[in-house]
Amino acid sequence: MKTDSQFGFALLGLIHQRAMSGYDLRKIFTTTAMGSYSDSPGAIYPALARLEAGGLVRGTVEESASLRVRRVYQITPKGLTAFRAWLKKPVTRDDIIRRVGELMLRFAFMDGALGAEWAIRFLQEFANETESYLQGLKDYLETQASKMPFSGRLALECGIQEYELKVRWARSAAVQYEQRKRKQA
Amino acid sequence: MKTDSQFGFALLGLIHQRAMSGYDLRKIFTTTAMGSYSDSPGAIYPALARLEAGGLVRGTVEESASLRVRRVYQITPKGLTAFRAWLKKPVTRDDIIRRVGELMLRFAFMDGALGAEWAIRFLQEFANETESYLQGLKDYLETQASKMPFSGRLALECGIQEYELKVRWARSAAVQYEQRKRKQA
DNA sequence: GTTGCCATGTAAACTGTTACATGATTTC
DNA sequence: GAAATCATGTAACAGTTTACATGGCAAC
Repeated sequence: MKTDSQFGFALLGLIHQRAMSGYDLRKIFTTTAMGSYSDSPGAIYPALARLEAGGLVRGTVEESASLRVRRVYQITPKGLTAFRAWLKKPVTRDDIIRRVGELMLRFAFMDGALGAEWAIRFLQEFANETESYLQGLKDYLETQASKMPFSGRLALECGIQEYELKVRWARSAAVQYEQRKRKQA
Repeated sequence: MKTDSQFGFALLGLIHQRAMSGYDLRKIFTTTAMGSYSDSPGAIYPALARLEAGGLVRGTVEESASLRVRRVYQITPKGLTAFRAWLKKPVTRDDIIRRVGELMLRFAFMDGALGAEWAIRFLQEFANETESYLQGLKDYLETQASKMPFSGRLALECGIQEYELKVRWARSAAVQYEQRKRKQA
């Protein structure tokens, strides 16, 4: 059974925060900072149907005075297990190269679903893996810069700076988590 | 006729730089900093077939001593027109939110295909549009931060810092282009 | 003579896009 | 009563992933 995909997990994570309808999810994608995900009904409703078919969420028609149907989805125990397993996946180099967005999504959901310990562990793994990939990029730039078109080189420099920023951010976020833990203790 | 897609244009842009076979393209995606694009034959060969069906590239079997087939693709006049049109598309907010990667790809190809003037114009448009979106993100953070989970807030802050970096990068890149123009004149 | 790389491709399954469709409720 | 918004969905299509398949060439 394959009821996942970045988008599916984005829905699952939001439903984990609180029970929601397809329309609620749409509104989140149109009005909040999660605008990079599709707010298209053609993406959301089939994805919800897949999640339900896989047993990760359960939809119930809300009772109300009006006749208008409103199907609200809740996460199931099975869904919770799948969600946590997704969050706990190790950070691979391939994730860093091709799915950074998914890594950030996982992190954004992390402390609500796993707690601070896991978030800190994730940040360290993320920083280390990113730093390792970054070294390769810098080597590549150094050896190839002279052979690259000017705009190509500038674009690569932008990419490198972004990865450097991500490393700094992750290290700083880990520190903030530690401080928060001490304050709460 | 719809023979485009980010991936298709990545192939087209590389073929524009020099004639290449499917395997050459694969090697670029496995060995260079363009590793975020798929090196899968199942992505590359059908995409090349689509480009050829749309008349944007022409594949010719290379004559050689060996019997091994090697199909090398060249960009056609029609392909060049389509490629330039893609590069010249205005930078929209939607591009900034959901397809920044494609914008960077366009820029990377830009001065080889359009020249410095267009690259500078692109950078300014990109910086302005990004700055405008960034303002919305900052407002969102300010008003919503208290209601957000801790890791969600940190993730958003990372996103904001990245967009800030992109703005700085674009402004600086535009300056570098101007300096280069003066040097060449 | 077998391992590994060069080089090409195909097929099935899945996901997402675009566009369409429907009808209820609220606001002017 | 017209327009906008709430709320759900479907259908056709396109693009990608994953996995499979084939065979030549080179080195050991």
